[in-house]
Parts: sequence; C-alpha cells; structure tokens
Amino acid sequence: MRAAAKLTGLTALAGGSFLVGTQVSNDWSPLNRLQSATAVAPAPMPPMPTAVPVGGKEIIGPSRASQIMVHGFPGFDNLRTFEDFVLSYDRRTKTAHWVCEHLTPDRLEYDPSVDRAKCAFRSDESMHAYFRSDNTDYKGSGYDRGHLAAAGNHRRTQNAVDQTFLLSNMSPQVGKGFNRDKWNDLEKHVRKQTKKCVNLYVITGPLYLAKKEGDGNLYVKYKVIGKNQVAVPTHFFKSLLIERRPGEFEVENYLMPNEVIPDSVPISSFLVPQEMIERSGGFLLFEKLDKKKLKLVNGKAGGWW
DNA sequence: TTTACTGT
Repeated sequence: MRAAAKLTGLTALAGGSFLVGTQVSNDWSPLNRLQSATAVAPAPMPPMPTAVPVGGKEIIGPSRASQIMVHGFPGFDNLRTFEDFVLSYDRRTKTAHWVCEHLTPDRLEYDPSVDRAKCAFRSDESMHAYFRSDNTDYKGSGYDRGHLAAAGNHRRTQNAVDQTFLLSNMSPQVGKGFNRDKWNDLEKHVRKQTKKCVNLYVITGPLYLAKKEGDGNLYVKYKVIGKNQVAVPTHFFKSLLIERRPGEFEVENYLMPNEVIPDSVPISSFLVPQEMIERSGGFLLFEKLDKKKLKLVNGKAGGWW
C-alpha cells in the first residue's frame, strides 16, 4: 500500500502530522515550508511557433522541437532548440528559466555506443559573453553542475547527450544529498514512468522562492557563485505530463528545495499544486493540453490542477 | 545505474 509506506517513512523522519487522502502534509512538503508569493493574474500566451530549426538545420515537416513543445511553450525568452530538448535561458541568473523534454519508451533504449564519459561540461557559446556561465564559476563553489535536462534521458545519439552538458542546461545544485541522491531519484522516476506510457513530456527548472525573515517580511534571497555570479536556486521543479494511453493524460508536479534531503523521504512528499510552480516561476505549464483529457493529477482523479 | 566532486 503506497500511502502506508509513505506514512511510515515520514513519521519516522519527522514525527509530524500527516493527512492521508487530502494533500501531502509533512515537514518536507513545500506547502508547509514556503510562504507563497502574492498572486499575479496570468496573461494569455502568444501562439506557438509552428516550425523551429533543430540543431541549426532547417527540417522539412514537423520538427523535433515542435513535437517536444506540442503542449505549449512556458515562455519565449532566449529559446534554444537542441537535438532532443528545448531550453529558455535567463540572462540575469545565468541559468535556464525552464527546459522541456519529450520522452518515449523507445527513445530510452540503451545504446552502448553512446557514452556519458565522452561528454564535457562546457560554456554555451550561443549566449552573449556577459550572460553565460563557465566551469570556473562552479569550481570550488561547493555546488554540482546539475543537469536540468538529464543526460540519462538523451542517450539516442552522442550529439544529443553532449548537448545536455552545455552549461546553459546546468544549475548550481547541492551535490551529495540532492543532485546525486533525491533529485536523481526523481529523474529515475521519470524514466521509469516513460517505460509505462506512450509519451512523457517533462518541464524542469529552477525557482527562487520567497522566505520569511526575522523582521516578518518575505524576501527572495539567493546566493550567486563565481565571477559570472551564477544564481543558486532555492528550489527546483519538475512537471511531468504523462500520456498513459493515447489521448489519456496524467500530471505530476514536484518541487524540491536545493538542500540535503534525507534518503528516507519519498519523492511523493514533494508533490505540489501546479499553480504553485506557475505563480512563482512566472509561466504556465502544458497550457495547450485539453484538461478534459486529464485523468490524474498528482496521483489523484478529479483535479488539483 | 546515474549523479557528479575533489584530490592525486
């Protein structure tokens, strides 16, 4: 029983109250840990581009990028369309706003000729020099160069996995206890779900969330690292749109703090309403999806969209 | 397995 296992793990960790059957309520739930920012009314999105060049080459017919973005663009700021993922870049923080991936069971098939060890972290020269990070920013910072679009999701070609190592696809992440552990668990969950569906779309990105300080006011505060002052996000989100059967969709929205998370905490502790990510991120996720086709949200029928 | 660092 999933709920029972979750309850045991959490009470062992936190000893706190837990509401089964409603929404997640425990010490690690972002719902309890965060002071949400003031509501801002969303503006309608401009229409989606119909043809986007992939890898610098014009493609006849539907491009890979338009497949990846078929459920809508969260935004259009400094877009980059790579071979197997699409990224929007934030010049102020020197990391992405979001990245979007489209995964299918056959795209995850193991190809031994594609080797992560051949990849190198490198600056994204397509960004203006003022706004790009480099490896020295991360060196000695104490933070990992954490992938947003995970390398393990793009093993179809060497070029595709190479492109995930561009620093535009990295954010400073706590290494041990986060990137190499709980966040990695979430990435593995995505691949596991991919094997049990027809299409999976995943949007991932950093967030900078307000926190109450000693004077009782809310502040957005984040560290910056290196000479380029790369922002260290306070949180990361990952939103999954799972096409379980053709035309039948499920959504899972995760929000994790960029800090050491004990192994005992299940990833389900980090499920949040999608609106929470959208309000703080300043964008809408999977906006073009017909909500009538949505069967499950965060594991439950009947909404919590 | 996948995630990545520091020290050599």
